[in-house]
Amino acid sequence: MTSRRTKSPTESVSLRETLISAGLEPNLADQLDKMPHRVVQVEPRRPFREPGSPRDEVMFVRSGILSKFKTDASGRRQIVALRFPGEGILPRNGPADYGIQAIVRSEVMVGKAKDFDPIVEANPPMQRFFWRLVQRNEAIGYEWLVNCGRRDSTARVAHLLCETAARLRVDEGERMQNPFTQQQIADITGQTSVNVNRVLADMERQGLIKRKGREIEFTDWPEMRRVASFQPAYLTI
Amino acid sequence: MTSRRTKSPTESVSLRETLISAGLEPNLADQLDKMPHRVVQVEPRRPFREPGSPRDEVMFVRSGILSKFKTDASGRRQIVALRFPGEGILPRNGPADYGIQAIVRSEVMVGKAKDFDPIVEANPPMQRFFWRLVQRNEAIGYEWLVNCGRRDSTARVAHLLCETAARLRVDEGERMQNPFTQQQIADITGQTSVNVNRVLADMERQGLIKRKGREIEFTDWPEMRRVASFQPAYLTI
DNA sequence: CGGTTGTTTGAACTGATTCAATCTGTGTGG
DNA sequence: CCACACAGATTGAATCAGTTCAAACAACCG
Repeated sequence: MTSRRTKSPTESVSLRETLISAGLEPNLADQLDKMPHRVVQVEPRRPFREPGSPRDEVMFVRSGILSKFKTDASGRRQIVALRFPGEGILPRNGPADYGIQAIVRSEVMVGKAKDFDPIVEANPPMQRFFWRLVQRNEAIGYEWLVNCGRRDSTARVAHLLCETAARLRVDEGERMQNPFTQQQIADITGQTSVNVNRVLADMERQGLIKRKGREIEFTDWPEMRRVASFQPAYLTI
Repeated sequence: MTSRRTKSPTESVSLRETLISAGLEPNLADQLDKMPHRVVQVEPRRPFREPGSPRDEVMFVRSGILSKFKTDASGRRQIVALRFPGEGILPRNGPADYGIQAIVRSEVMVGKAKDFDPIVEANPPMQRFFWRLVQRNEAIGYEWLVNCGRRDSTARVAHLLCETAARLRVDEGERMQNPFTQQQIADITGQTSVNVNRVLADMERQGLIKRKGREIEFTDWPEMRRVASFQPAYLTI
């Protein structure tokens, strides 16, 4: 599996650490860490939460990547959001119309809304923290809409790769263990896996990336950013 | 202008009324109504808030429609969210990467974040209200992603029209004053105005709608919903 | 009336999908 | 160690949806 590589996205750290590195103050992170919860191993591309199921849970990703997805009437899947380590999925009233699946094998902390909500409600700084996270997710969603609506297929894939590198905190020029199958890239960027394949091959031909299996090396990061028109400001609230 | 028709989307009601009809309890609506604010007339397609400007304001739409938009590197515009009467745009820390423009002439209540934030922070029921609104906006954003990523151009336009009718509370079979220019529909659905024109003409030819100027009549609502694969559940949290 | 904004139409072109087949890598059981 | 199964990646050919460019037309307004 992909879970035992150095610097892999699926490397496991404590929730406390991941939350702190997401910007939460240590004493608040402790409170969440002490909340009753269990840690679940989620296998990729297996149903984890179905669309329409109730969402009286909080989830935080400890390692790996979760995706929220919806399915069109014709059965075509669209991934509408990703959650990287330290990020979470907050509870909502009533069922959610999206399902949840893992992109790669993931460790997820799952707690109950009734344990989570009071902690947040009693705690203005924590409210502000989650408020910021929600705004960041909103900004990412808007950027994805621009991606799907206005960029050509190469730029869409390039943008996803840039965003992923940024969210995984891969340093410029460093190699990245690409967590996505080509089908998943297609499901995120609104294309077919066939075309994603061609786009990736093109990008390699043009010297933007090198590929070894799933591993991707950005051989021309500035050009990559340009092709993707990637402005990472939206990721840092 | 379009602002003096009966049952027009731009019909003006008090903010208190619009918030109450959006689900806020009357006493809470009063508090927001009494907050220091000014009411601004916003002309369509004129710059109102530029991308990158600070967002230390709350806005509530009293009449008309506001849009959030982003612009791609190549200058193509994508509208990423709409705000109908009773809906609002909440303040955020730091600048927003989206701009704001009106779709039609709109009346907007504008208040300061420093007046708004304390009211909400001191008021758990109001927190919950805004939390629900944010979740609804999130759900709409996800639906838009499915729209742009997975549906063909006809379904995209049809879905937008269905959603708009629902958010304007137009009754089934009733006529709707379509608030959008074809260019705006293109900016929302990620197409060109040329293609939107053809799609609308097609839909009329197929007997889904009738058009008189900007007015649209849904002559076959069930079929329209089917074509759009429109499931309005996501609009009602 | 002239200026502006929005709609409509045509023709040529391009990018992406679809369908189908093949290839590759990895893990599993005999 | 080999045979097999399976998931994912790759390629080709035909087709089609949507864009682009350009031009004409309509409505409205000061």
